[in-house]
Amino acid sequence: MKKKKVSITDLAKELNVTPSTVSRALNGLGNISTKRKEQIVNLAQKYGYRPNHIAKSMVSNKTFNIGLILPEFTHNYFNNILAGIESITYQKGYQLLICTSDALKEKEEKSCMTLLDARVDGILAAAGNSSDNLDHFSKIIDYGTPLVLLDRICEDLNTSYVITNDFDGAFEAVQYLIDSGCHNIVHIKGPDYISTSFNRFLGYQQALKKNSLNYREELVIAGDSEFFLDDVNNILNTFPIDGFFAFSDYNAYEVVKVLKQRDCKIPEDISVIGYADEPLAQYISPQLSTVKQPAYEIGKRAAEILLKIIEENIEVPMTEQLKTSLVHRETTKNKFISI
Amino acid sequence: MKKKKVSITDLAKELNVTPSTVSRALNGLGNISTKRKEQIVNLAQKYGYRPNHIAKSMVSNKTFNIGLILPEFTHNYFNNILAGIESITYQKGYQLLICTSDALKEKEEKSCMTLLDARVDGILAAAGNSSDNLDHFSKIIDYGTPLVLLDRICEDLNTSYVITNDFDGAFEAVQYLIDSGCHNIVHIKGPDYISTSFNRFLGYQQALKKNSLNYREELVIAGDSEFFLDDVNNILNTFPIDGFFAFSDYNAYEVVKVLKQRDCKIPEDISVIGYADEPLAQYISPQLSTVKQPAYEIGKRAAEILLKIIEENIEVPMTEQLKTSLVHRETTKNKFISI
DNA sequence: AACTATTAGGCAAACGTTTGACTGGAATTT
DNA sequence: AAATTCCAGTCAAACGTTTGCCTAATAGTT
Repeated sequence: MKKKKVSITDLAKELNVTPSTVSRALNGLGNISTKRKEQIVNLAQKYGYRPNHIAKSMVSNKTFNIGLILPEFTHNYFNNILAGIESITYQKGYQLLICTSDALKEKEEKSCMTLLDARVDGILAAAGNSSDNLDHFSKIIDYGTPLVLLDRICEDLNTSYVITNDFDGAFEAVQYLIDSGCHNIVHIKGPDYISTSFNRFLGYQQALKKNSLNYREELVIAGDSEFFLDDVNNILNTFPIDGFFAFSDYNAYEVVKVLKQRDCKIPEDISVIGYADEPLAQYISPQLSTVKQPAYEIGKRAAEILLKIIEENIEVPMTEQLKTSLVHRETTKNKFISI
Repeated sequence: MKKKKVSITDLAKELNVTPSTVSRALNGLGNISTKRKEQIVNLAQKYGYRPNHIAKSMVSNKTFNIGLILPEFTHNYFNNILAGIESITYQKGYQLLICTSDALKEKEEKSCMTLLDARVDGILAAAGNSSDNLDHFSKIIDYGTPLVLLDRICEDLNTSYVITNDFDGAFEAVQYLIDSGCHNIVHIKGPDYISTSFNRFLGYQQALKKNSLNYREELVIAGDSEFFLDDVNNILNTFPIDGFFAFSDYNAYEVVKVLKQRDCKIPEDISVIGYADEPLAQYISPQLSTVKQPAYEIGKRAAEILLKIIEENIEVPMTEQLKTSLVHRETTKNKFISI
């Protein structure tokens, strides 16, 4: 049975003073004689008094809670983001209220309302893949609750963002493939309506163009297709492929498996680059070259920005772009040797 | 700037009724004429009225928040636990307040107080590795806040638990090694003061005993030793080792790497079994045989039990033990063929 | 028409805290 | 001695809800 905890009023009664006096004594504000203060503090200590945050929130209109909406927690990327966020919120004395959206718009909407109803001081969210309607996020903005969006830009939403430069990350990866001698590079792409995957796709195209290679639609495969493995095999049967740039490490891993089955030499015959630097990249063999996203940093910066907005009452949205970096492992050739 | 949201009192004023009437109308309780009710509901809708959970909590002494304390969120095991918990709390309308302890007693203690101060309805916690003092958890119990502990049993703490049978899991793994022809089995063990790793150690010993094999202290290596790799090599140089049973998949992975370096045939010469079924087990090559812990289930059951305690006001602690299962992959021989 | 029963809604306290305005008395100044 | 300043602490409202108790008015019964 939940016990009733001792309140300021209880302490006040016992000492025949008013709650306001106790409050002032405990908070070190207002005019209070030293002995009275001591007396109150001692009694509070004796009873193990703990201020009721709920009541505090009522009057201050501040909860010290931050809402967090992420698609899921089973992939490493989001966990590192979470860890990064937590590192900041913990230090600043905020608690995290978390919601998973499963990338479903419906759950995402519900989560927004829940967090708003909980009167969180701010919200951090990574939008799922539901393309169009972002009314629920506008609602947060309308309510005046600070909002920082992670990872994906949503054009219509005038709020703060922390993103990575997907275009550059992809460009760099493809440039690397080209520099190491690849000319027929397949792109495994993600859904177009997600800004991240679309930008990686653009980066791929731009890198080809910059190096006077033709962009060929036939060399692009959808990573979420149910015929993905067939598509990969078909393309290998049809074209003299020498490189893969995949939108995700998971897709890249699938490709590596197919290549191993076909007894291709990696990276001598065919190079592969993934995206995200999920842990599996280090565990598979050959170890996967990939574009590392600074997930922990993303979370950290997003939390920093959100708290800045909250605490300094900043109205103008800020966007911060963090840099990706290419991690060269065993599925790419050393470009300086093989040019 | 955070906007003031419309309150029940605002609605009441506009309609010249009292807040109580509005409250009753909105909650469907009490005596209210249909037209008045309609009128109030419509106005609430018009203004997008949303009840203030904080205020509700004040009067009901219930927050619909559950506190969660986990050591960290960068390992898969805890994320699956989190996902399992979330699946239940979401469905039942509770929010999760999360704290990481980094397995540090100090942070763990602070988290307990924070959650208690936040007046959560219950707490789920996986104790870190700080052996001794568990006063902070007793404090939760003393305050009468329902507590379910995950993963590790803490003898002195009379509360509810959801655990897995580490002893049996280890026993089964070692029995499997023996059945598939191993006689000189090394155990990579975890810290003694954690019940889970100690029980796995006991399971290892017991399995040897049951099969009339001598337990030899020389065949036990501490997985967290800084000389771990040296220890593995030494033991391989000194004894005719044919099997490894590791306290964790990470240690098992290290062992596999050493064995590959030494050109041992896995599993023909030496078998390896890990623990936990982390994703890496499937990604490394050869794929790692391991003892699978039902992390998602653990979280799910723990949340179910906690909510049951909260909602039905149950006083007597319950302990639930979930079953592990041996996953036979490529680092173990098929025992039926090789006996 | 007189009485009872029912209904719609108001009143006020409560949850625990903070905070601006106020007051009685002591201490200080003139 | 009178006037002023200061101090320690009280008062009461406020935050947004809920809820037991009460009352006025209406409806229903003889």
